[in-house]
Amino acid sequence: MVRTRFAPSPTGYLHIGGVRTALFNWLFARRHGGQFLLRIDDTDQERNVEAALAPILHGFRWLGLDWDEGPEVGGPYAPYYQSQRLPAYQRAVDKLLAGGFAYRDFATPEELQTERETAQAEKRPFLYSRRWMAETPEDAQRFEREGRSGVVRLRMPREGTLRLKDLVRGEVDFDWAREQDHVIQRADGTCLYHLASVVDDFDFRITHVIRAEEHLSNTARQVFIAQSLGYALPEYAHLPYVAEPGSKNKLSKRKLDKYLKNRDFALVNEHGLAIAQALGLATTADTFNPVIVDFYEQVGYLPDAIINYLMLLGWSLDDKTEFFSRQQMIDNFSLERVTKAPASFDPKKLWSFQDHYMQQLPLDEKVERTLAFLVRAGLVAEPVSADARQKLAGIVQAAGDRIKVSGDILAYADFFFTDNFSYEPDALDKRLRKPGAAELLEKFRDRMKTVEPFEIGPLEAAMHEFLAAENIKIGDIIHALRVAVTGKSVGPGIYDCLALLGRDRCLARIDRALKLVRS
RNA sequence: GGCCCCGUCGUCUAGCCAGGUCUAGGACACAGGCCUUUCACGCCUGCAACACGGGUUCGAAUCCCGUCGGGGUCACCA
Repeated sequence: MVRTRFAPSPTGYLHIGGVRTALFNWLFARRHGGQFLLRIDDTDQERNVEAALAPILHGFRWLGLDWDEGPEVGGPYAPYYQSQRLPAYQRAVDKLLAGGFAYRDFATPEELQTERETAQAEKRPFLYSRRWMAETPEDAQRFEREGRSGVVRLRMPREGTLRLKDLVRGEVDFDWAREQDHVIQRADGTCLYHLASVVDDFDFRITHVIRAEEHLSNTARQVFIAQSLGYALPEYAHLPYVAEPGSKNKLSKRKLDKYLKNRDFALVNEHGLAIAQALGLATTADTFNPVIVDFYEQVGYLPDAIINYLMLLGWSLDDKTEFFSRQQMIDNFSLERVTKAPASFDPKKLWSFQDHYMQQLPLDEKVERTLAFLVRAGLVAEPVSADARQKLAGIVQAAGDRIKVSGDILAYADFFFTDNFSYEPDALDKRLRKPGAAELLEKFRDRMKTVEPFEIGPLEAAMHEFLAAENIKIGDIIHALRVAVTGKSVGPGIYDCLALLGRDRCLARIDRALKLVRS
């Protein structure tokens, strides 16, 4: 039985790199008919774990990465919060102490620092001297009388090597003498990550530890803990980390400023920001940017697009398959085909997956998704009538592939929902204040009065008649017409716009524009 | 700096383990064109990589050695 886990710390947001790691865990578990669980690494957190966790769980749900055990769903080994498992850790610490695999240590941070600096000055690797190690309870009491407080350290082997099989990297060797006597329990009794993680993985029956490469160098000490406790070792697989756009550095949300200098990243960011603004969302660069999953949900990306893109960051099936349904992902995933080199996050490529999935989306679903954005933006009031839905379907269809994310409806179709739209900067000058443009537009306005029915075909026919009669080319009028009616220089086909708007609104809008340029 | 990992187009990658079919394939991006006098889609074309140097071999992107480069990690963080 395969059991994998992802262990987020409650930080308040879901990082795109973390999702990639979680996805591989999820895929591996599903591929082998096993379980995927979520464990909360909150040994370090003080309060508000629930609040900081909510967005993360929400993100997983949104992406369709369901967990079999963990917060909110429980499970046979609950609780899955490290902060609630202290007794288990304490038992492990006691056992380690009793077995001589750990010791109580009373060095002060200053003393440790001095040793460290000395080692550095002598250009030799630092290894704690164990000078303040308490070998007996009497030692401990003596140290305590001196006013020292004790922590528990691992008593690491100081010779030999550990050879480990990593499912992604093959055989990896660790030199025991390079390993520090890591602290596993603080003076206040709280335990540290490595201890907690190993105990949890064992207690939760984790069979495969699939995590990012930065944990590779942690593995030896974790193996030491596990073996000292008599645990059978899980399989390990260390994934290459997700790197910054256009670089090999690890992606981090702290370096947003830098990423914004990347053209593609900036483009995707600005596009999302514009939608957020149209929605009246209060955003800060810290919580709303393309490194964070919530960004994509707010803007109206499709979970399938994100998942598909992420799966291909460091994994491939062959030299051509790009698109995978969830089932195909599950059927084909394997750790053997994970790449060893880091893969940089390319927002434009994600965008292209989004484009693809959006095009595949059935019309009615597209309508539902865009409708939600129109409601949020206050352009459509709830409840939404069947009639309004019908109309929106026409608009969505006319907008077609221009709608890349659901939020794009606000950019391409706001003028359908309000007559009081504003004109794109310079558009009036460029298209309507041109010599003769207003006159031609007015003439066509008159012609529009008699188009019957007021639909795409007849409108187009009327236009062509008009062009012939006036002896002009379509470019001489169409731009002015578009700007007058929609306020924009780009958008759906002009006849679609006219027909969808209806005769009265078109005539009124042309009047409004004409009045503006003539005043 | 020590230790470890990695190195194919700008980016994601196929090929490497089992050397020849690789004048290195696909995708994204980019450039040009067609379509459409908008934008988008679509279609066509183009640009573009085996980090370098030695070996082994009839033959190396593929095997070996070295160099260089990039990154990760060295906590009483997770």
